[in-house]
Amino acid sequence: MAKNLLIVESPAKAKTIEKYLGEDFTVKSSIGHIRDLPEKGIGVDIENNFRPEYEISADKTKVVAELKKLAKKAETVWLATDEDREGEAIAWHLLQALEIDEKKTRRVVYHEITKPAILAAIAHPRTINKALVDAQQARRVLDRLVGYELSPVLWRKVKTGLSAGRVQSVAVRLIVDREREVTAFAFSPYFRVLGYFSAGAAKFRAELEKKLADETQARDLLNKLKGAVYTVTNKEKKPSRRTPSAPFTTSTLQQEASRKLGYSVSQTMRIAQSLYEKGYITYMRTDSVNLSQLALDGAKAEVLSLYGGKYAHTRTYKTKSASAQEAHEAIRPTNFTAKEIEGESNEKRLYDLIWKRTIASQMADAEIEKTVVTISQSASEEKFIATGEVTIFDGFLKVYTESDDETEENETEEGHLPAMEINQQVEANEIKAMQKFTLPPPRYTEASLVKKLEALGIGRPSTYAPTISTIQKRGYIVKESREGTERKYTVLNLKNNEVSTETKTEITGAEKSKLFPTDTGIVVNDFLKEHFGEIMDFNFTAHVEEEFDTIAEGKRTWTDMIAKFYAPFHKTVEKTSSVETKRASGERILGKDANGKKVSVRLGRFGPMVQLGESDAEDKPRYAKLTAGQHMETITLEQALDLFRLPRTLGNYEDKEMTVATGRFGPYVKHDGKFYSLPKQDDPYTVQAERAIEIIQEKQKREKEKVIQVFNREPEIQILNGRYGPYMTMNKVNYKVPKDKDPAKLTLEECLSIIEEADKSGKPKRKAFRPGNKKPKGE
DNA sequence: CAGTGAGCGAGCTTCCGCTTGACTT
Repeated sequence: MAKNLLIVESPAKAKTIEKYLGEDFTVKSSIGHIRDLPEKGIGVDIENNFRPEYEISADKTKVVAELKKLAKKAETVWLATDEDREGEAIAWHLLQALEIDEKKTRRVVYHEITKPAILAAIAHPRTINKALVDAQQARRVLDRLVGYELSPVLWRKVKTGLSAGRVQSVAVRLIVDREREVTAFAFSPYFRVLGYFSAGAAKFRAELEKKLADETQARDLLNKLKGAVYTVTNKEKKPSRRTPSAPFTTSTLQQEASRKLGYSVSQTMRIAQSLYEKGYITYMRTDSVNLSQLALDGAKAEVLSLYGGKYAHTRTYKTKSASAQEAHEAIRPTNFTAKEIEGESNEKRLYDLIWKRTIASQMADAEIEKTVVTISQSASEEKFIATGEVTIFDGFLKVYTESDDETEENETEEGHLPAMEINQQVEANEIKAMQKFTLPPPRYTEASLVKKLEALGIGRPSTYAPTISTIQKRGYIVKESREGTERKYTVLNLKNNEVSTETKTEITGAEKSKLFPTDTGIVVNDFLKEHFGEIMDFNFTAHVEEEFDTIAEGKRTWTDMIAKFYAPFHKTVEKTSSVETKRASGERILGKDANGKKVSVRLGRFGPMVQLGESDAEDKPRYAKLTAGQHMETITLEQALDLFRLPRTLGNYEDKEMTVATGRFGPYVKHDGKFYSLPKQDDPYTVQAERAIEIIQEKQKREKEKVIQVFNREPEIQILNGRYGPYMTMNKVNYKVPKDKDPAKLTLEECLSIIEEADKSGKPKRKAFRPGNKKPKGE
């Protein structure tokens, strides 16, 4: 039995550290927090100075029991959790939950998992920093009070099951605000003028310095330029440098993996977790850009051996984020000589990105020479500018270029310019004036939302991905692609002394995998903003973080801070949930129908709906759901009235009535209690009985082909043809048909024994396949 | 999975941050 027990947070970390320490050490992990407030109830004794009612988390009872046993036997227990607010709290909870004598515990900290760092930590133990723990308790209790008092207000005043919190509600607000900016955006047109020139045999492009306001101005200029003479009047060479980006943090890794590899935030984290567990990279949840000395040396050696001394440049980076707690290193390869790794292609690609980014961060600047040539013309004062860029020394660009969120409108590709001298005349082959439109701010992607949250100091590396999935699960936002609309634009062209006009069309407003608010998200956001402005303020987290810091410095008692926050907050909660506050439904009156009945749209118990007529009127109002693609803020009176044209009755088929309507999954025909989706080309408002019968018959034919075998004696069991081949189903649970059996010839007895075997194996059954849970193959 | 939109009024829902686990006809 080892004399020493050292406890860290992550099992993978425990394995690594165990190798660094000798036989005298057993290294175990707590697997994160072990105690927390209870899930049910507020869990804070408000009357009793906000005393938290901690309990061992349900999924940690086993770990705690094991650690307790080991701690009892050990001579010394080393609490080696992270050196940040949460890590300090975990150490403190361990001390209490394991019931160890404080005298035989030591608190140790390190910022990197390297042998020298671990040994140095062991050599310099300290005690638990209670002030830091208190700052964590303040954070925890504040989040609980806000989340668990605000959410019930939403259940009463908006819709049951909703949630609100310090982080998620602001994340939703960002998306709602942005959506409104985009929809309110007024596109203003302007003209951009491009000249296509020749200098001797070489061709190049230059742009008019000034943008023109309208078509008249553009036409005037082009007419004036007929027969103009173009002369080079200035030429400047500007040397410039480019510096590599810092190594990855969680947030920057998520952004780059999204831009370069198209991964979602959670996908990136899943892959990174796997790379970390296999020992290929350092810890993936970090806000630090710091590299250990070991890493700096390793990267340098690799740059030297691959590219030579000219390319090596050791750099250290400082974090820009004020909220950073820097308990870990940046995300980097553990071994720089491994340029490639074994694994799935996703893993290889993400590793490659991490390797390149880290190596590039330790390489020389790129040296670039920019050339700017000014071309004047004889017809007016307006000048054309041509820019060229030549790389003198590629430096880190040999390995890595960071990509950019704003990739659109980068039409001025900068390249090599031909050699030109001042006073040289150049020839214009063509001058084009193209109509352009100003752009609204871009909608958020998952990754750009993370970037924004980090900049505001909201959320932590471990919560970015879960936060995004929470606000999706609550139905506040959706990630989707939307088709754009066509827009006409004008191009004027001056060629061979003639100006021609052309009208072209382009697609505008198309979005791919962007975040949009739902109607629920908008109503909840507006409600919270109206009543809880303080919490919805983008600076709320920053303010409370400042207070947590003063608690951590020992200058303030955590319960005082909470008390001061809670009193007015709770008062607002009471007032807002009382009967005096009206339910929030986001109701809009759209107008009146032909009979003068009121038409309105609002958020009902089951989602967005339109209402025709009033509830206190003689005849009851009619209701209809909004269909996919319709939104409460943008639906028109005409669109709303259209919704009441459904359901339509189409007549009978086999003595049963057919009706057509639109549901959650689009238009459908209903017949004899069954639903038949309308194909895209059919319009629910005009489709006729004949066509509906066709649709019903087609589906019935497909259903028939799906069935391989049924048994008269046991109608619950069916052998069916599915997406993944033949399978068996009983009482909505599915079973595999053994590969060596012919599904068409299985007997009922064989089926029953297969089902019995499968049930005995004890694996939990799923009623349906859940996508997104696929286990990576190859293991 | 394609209804419902209010009164009956049980019992439920919810936060953020630390960590990994699971398992598919």
